[in-house]
Amino acid sequence: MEAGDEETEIHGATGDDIDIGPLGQEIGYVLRRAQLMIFRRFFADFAAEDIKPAQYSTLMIVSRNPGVAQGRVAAALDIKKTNFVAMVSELERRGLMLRRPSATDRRSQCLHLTDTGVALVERLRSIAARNEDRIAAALGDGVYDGLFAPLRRIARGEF
Amino acid sequence: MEAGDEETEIHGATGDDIDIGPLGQEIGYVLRRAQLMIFRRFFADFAAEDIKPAQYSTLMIVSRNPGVAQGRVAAALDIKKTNFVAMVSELERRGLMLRRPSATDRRSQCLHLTDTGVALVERLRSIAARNEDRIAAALGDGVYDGLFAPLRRIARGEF
DNA sequence: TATTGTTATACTCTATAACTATA
DNA sequence: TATAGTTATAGAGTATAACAATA
Repeated sequence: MEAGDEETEIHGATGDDIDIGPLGQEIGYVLRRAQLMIFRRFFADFAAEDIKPAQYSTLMIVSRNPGVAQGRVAAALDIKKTNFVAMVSELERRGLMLRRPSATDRRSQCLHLTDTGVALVERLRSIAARNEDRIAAALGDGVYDGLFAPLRRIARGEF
Repeated sequence: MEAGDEETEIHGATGDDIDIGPLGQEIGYVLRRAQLMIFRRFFADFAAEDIKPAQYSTLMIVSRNPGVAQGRVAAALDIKKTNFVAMVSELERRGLMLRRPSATDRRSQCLHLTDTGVALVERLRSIAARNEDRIAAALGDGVYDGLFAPLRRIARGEF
């Protein structure tokens, strides 16, 4: 039984489809695969605007919280402040956002959208809304709506 | 209106919590945050065995498909074959898995678990099962079960 | 002393091109 | 000519340490 030359025993599993076994019943695996697909679509949908998911989230948050401190946005998105610096600088370089020193705490940088940034956010929001509608239609409204509560609980670590 | 010295207009959004706006209603954002939290827990739970998610998935698939070709596992996990080489080599170096040239196609490397690998997979499976039970209990069985079908559809890009 | 933003740096993950040995 | 595995390499994403200015 040591090694043997029996081909059938040696290579096995030659079918076209692989059995992923218990993986398919594990929420982590399924969640990961779903998230990768969503991101893949995201890149395609936002390619025309040259915007990546993290940039999109940043723009959205600054849009809803004009003048918010840089570090608070980073914290809300769970991005390390040290990694967030380059991303704000890039958005600033592209003329979408700008830093302004806080009047009350001169260590803080307050973030604001430029007019160009505001216009871009409008376009992004409309693309995103169309995507949500498409997904909701594909899954059925009830199923789609039902995903949010459990996913938020998981995101909060309530398990 | 150019710049202005009005503090209230300049810094804005000073509350403790940030308004993430429509982001919280977007499946991509919520899915991403949930997936990050699951991975965070995964690292903690599997730290004792020094196993990362991709390694876990690889071991599980080889466990269920002994002798499967290396490239087919990479494809099943959506990992580029070029990046998969190092990960198989590492598992082989750790004595968990081994490559054997296929008897029918000498280009192919067939993957097998070692006895150590089989024993590890047993321990990992038991940890994973406990995690699933914990999440199911936290969300409620009905809610937990209901997540899989829509997430699989999203993962397949059916939207 | 502690905090905000910053730089420098390293490590992982992911992506592309080019090679080899087989088929 | 195409495929399986490999190497080398470059680019993102993410992590820590240390610093300046300010609180």
